[in-house]
Amino acid sequence: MSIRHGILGVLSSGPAHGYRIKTQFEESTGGAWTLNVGQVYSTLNRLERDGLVECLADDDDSIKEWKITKTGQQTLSHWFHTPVDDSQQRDELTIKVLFAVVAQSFDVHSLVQNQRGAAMGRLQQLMKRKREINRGNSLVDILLLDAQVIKIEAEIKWLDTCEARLQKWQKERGEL
Amino acid sequence: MSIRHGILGVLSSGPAHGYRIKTQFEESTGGAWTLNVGQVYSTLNRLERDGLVECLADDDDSIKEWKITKTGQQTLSHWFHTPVDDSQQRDELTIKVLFAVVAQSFDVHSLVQNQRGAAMGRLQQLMKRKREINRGNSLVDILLLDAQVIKIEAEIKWLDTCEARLQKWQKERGEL
DNA sequence: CGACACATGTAACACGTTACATGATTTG
DNA sequence: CAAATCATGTAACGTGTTACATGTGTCG
Repeated sequence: MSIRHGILGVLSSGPAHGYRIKTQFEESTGGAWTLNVGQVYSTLNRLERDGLVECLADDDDSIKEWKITKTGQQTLSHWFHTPVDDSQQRDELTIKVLFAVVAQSFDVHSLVQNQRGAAMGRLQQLMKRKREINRGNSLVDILLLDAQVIKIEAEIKWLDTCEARLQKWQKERGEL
Repeated sequence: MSIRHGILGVLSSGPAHGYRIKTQFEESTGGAWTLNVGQVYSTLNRLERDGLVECLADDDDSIKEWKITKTGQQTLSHWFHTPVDDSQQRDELTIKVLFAVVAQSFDVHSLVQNQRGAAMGRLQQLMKRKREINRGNSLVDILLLDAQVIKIEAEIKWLDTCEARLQKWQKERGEL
């Protein structure tokens, strides 16, 4: 549900054609979200169908410029102003651990430690990249790196909490 | 890509029929992920098509029990052992802020503060629920609450980082 | 009896993803 | 010229989501 908004975001700075939208989109996400070009064209058609963008077609067969409509701008604005609903976000790590807890055929402890190890590895890579940051990096790059680091730190924190909870749980079970 | 694995997770504890899978699935996710029952049946058919589950049909028209296959167990095990790839996860908050930074038609500062306010509100609700936790709560409930709290705290931390970065950025631009 | 939980399924749709086909323009 | 980039699009697929249709069992 975000490619649509992303494209609207790109177009809010002015009309553009499909291929340009693709590159702008990827720049805006610091390369964290790459697009198959074809996806842009499909999505543009859906946006046109919904009246969120319109096509400034000089003639068929030529380069088509797309422009955001008033409705599109309202939609984009609404998206920007609406807080994300975390309760609707499915975080794969959480899901995975929860299911491992319930599906007793697996060792939750080793799963948690496995995920933790991978997270630590990624964290180190990110910290290295962070140390290498210089004036060549855009604001987007920096914010994205911050986001990735903070998210992984949170992952590790949660995994550690899980370990503690699991041990406490087992201990309590053992005492009964 | 996770409903499949979730269903496999449920079935790893033993065969079950569709409706039962649905309730088990929702219990496993602490109610954070509710399913339309129909979805279970569609997904089961896909899993059967891929050889990950098989149907123990006594007779047509009766209650159908589903069982995980050896391949299914391997797939599930592989899922459990594979660390989640954060770089592939699209976090809506991050995307939103990044696009707001690029699409200059919006006040990033107010967006950040808006999101921060909403996050603080949710955090307070969660902390309240956390204080009310008692022995009636399952391990899953507790782990899920932990996850939600830690994630929102990370969100707030990142939003604050954004504020700082944005101010620094503007200041540097102003000095040039 | 009527409402509600249990139980199974189909149809349609939206979105994201990949692969494929096609051509113009630029540049080494 | 050949390769890379620019540029547009279609077709097919996987997954998640909702709405709808249908029927059984149970309990107040």
